Amino acid sequence: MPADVRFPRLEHNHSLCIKDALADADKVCGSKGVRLTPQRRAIFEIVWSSHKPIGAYEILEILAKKTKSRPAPMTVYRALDFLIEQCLVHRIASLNAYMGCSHPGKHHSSCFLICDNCGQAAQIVDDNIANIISQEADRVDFTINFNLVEVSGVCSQCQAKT
Amino acid sequence: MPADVRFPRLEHNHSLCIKDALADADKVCGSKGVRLTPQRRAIFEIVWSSHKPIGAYEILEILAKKTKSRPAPMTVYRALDFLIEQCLVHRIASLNAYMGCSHPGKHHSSCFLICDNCGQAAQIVDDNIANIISQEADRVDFTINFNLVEVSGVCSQCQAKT
DNA sequence: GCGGAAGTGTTATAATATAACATATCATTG
DNA sequence: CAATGATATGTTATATTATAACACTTCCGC
Repeated sequence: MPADVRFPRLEHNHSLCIKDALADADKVCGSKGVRLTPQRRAIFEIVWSSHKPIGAYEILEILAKKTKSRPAPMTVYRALDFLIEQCLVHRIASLNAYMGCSHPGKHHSSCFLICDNCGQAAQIVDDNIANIISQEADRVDFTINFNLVEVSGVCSQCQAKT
Repeated sequence: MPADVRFPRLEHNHSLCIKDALADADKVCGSKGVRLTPQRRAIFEIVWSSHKPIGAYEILEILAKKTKSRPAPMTVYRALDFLIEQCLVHRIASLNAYMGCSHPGKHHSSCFLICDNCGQAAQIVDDNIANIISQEADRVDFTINFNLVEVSGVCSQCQAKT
């Protein structure tokens, strides 16, 4: 299986990404029988406003500007918890930030490539990494619950610029 | 190369771990010409007081008890920064915590197995994982700076207990 | 001993995240 | 359709983790 990697070009038509993500989210939530409320949807859309992981308080700021009201941080964290639960959003632990999932709705072990230069991140969904980790864990009889793989570096576009 | 994994038995003689770690740290700092000051040494020793990743403010509490004075958080973070710089300590991003490095002084790409039950963590130093990640990154022409691999699950000892 | 670098002390504050409890809305069933 | 329990949201307060900025001290080579 070839790795499925999506590192967006800087100049791509991002409105399509947002549109697709929203459509996917509606579908996933519909099929799971959970509610993508307007608030959750709004926060999901903000997370998808770029391919850069975004902090909870940044989301809050954007929300405040859009709605002329300032929800409490809890509001954002609750929505994020929901979205993560539904595998629509991932938390990037090394940045304390959140980004949309490129393969929504499926629990998967994934790996993130995070560009130190442009801030964009790409999700790799590929079993190879998980398989190797699984092998290593087997050697010490460790039962895996969850893999976190985050790689920082420089993406090809940013390399080309130097 | 076989993976070098160290998952400590709960009942092992931990004073030896501490002793070895301190000896290693002295050696590493000596050879690098950097100073393992008493304060840094004390904090390093606290980090090594168990095989569980420990938070900065937990370190601070222990330090306060030991020394009858209460240093500012900065003190702890500065020592940790130094120790991480020298590869004597690792930061576990998924826990916002710190643990001693089992292969001190060498920059290496490593993987941590973190037991959700007992809280202990083990460091795997093996090139296989790094190699696979490197391959995946190559496919999208991504230049790796640093790999973060943290795996949560249940260690063999804790499984045996259920 | 002098001077610069490295280390430490101190105060304040930033940034991230959760607890606890009240209120509102929804969805089902009696 | 109203009662009811579950889900979602609002609100206030606070916990937890981490850094900024500046003063002072100690170390070490010259």
